Amino acid sequence: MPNTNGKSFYVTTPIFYVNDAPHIGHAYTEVASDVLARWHRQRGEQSFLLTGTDEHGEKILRTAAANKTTPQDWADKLVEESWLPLLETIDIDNQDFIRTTEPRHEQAVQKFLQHLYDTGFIYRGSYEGNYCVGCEEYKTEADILEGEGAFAGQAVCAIHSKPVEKLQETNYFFKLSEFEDRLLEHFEQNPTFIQPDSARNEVVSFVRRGLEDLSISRSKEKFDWGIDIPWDDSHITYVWFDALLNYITAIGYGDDSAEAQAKFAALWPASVQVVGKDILRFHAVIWPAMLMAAGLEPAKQIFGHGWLLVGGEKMSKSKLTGIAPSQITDTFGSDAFRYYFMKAIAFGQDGSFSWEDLSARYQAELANGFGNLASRAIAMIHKYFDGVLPEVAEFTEADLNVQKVAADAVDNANRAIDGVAIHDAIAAIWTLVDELNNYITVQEPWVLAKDEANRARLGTVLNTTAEGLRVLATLLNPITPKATAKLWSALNTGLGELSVQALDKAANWGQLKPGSILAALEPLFPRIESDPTAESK
RNA sequence: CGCGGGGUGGAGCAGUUCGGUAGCUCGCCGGGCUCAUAACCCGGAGGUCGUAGGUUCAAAUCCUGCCCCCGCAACCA
Repeated sequence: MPNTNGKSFYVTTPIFYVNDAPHIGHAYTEVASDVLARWHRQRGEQSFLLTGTDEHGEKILRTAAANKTTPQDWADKLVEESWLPLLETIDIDNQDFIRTTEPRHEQAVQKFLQHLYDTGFIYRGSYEGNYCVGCEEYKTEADILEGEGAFAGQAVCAIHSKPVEKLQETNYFFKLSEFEDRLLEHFEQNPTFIQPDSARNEVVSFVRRGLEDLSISRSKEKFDWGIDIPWDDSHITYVWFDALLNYITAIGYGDDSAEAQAKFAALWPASVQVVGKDILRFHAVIWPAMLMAAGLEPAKQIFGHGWLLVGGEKMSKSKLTGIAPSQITDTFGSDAFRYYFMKAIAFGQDGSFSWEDLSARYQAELANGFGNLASRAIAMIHKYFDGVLPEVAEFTEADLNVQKVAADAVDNANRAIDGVAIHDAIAAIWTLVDELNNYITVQEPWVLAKDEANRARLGTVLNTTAEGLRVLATLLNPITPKATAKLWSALNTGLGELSVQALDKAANWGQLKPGSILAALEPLFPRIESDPTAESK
């Protein structure tokens, strides 16, 4: 592992429910996590991105049966045909991919369960509760209202306004209720544990309303596609309990080997766990409580991002607004996909997707802004210096300003990433794109080229521009890795792999060697002639 | 009174924590330039910041009422 500074950065995505059809929402979460992981890695940290699939549960058992196969074969097929290809489509550089049906996971989950059972955090209980059929879950008192009209006098679900049923189950329970105070204290002492603030507020008020113990097992009489409860083979684990544990089973929890122990010690607690806001409660309440019960630290941060809206509404299959990532990447490429969703949407907030906006930003920002900048700059070095990087004669104020803009861009982008504000990081980087375009226009190298007396000045201008491109390639590598690879290759820096160019030192000027020969640059973001907007409708 | 998010120039969004010139991208209009992917640069038009009140020397920003949109209940990051 080259160029590490000893720090570690562990980021997780939610694991995909294997039965789902991949859409841009899944891809959005993945890209955001991947950008964070790549960024930290390029800053010299031991950066680890985990993703994977959640493969247990009744629904999967049923779909497998409907497809006349076993749940394991069904899951295998979906992982091969849907989920691994998704990661390819959007260029995810994950360090591991965990499946909840893998032995390493199942064994560790059983260890975890046994540990909590032995320490008294899991008990066998008979639970009688108010079950709402619509919600498919038990409701707390706070979620129940007195019925009106036809249901007057009965307890009804606050969401469905229909009567809840008194149901009784004999199951194993996790003592979630014991963690109410500890969780609130944890939220209090770690103000950025749940981000953004809107997500944090929601969770805090939820916990304040009171927590009840969580049923974590299901009788095998109902279905058996899950992990066996180690001390009672008539029950399997509740899917969520099983699924949440992937974040630690993947990095060595439950494995006694020295290697696994070291890995776990290095990576846990996770730096940030990125989740969609629908599953925030599981990650910000149940999950930390589970870890506390086991004597482990919660992750440093749970980040709940917003929804992608299509036509002003949350996209959905039923409204036919679900979009497959490949629909976008087939036309625009994976870099554009990554750039667009990271730049156009404030990370943490809901954001609108439209083909018009995607197309406009691709053209204006990627093709005309960045792509064309690289193209015009490198073309001039070829045209006026036969591709040989010229020397710097003397810096003028304008040249120094470019350096300052670059330095500020590096600082601001790094700060933004530390705050998980990916959109701000890109905006900071883009100030350099704009500055370089402006610089070229003002310096008019094509005018300088007409007079041999200006040869030295021309060289300085083009050298400065090339250095600017070098900084851009470095900064944008975590976001648009394919385009930056092309640019890096054209710059022919002799500085080694782009991925090991230190992000925090990117603005150190003069890293390119005058006299080196630049290669031709293929268009980074070619203009798109066909109109995908029309086809998609 | 179920919970939560939101209403800012034509479109999409920032800004609201810590009141004090309303900012960004696209689009539109005019000008400049020609190195470049018909790209680049400069200037301009366009907003009573949902609404009605309140606090204040001063409110998009704080307080209160109201209206509207969206999500959580069926796939679903």
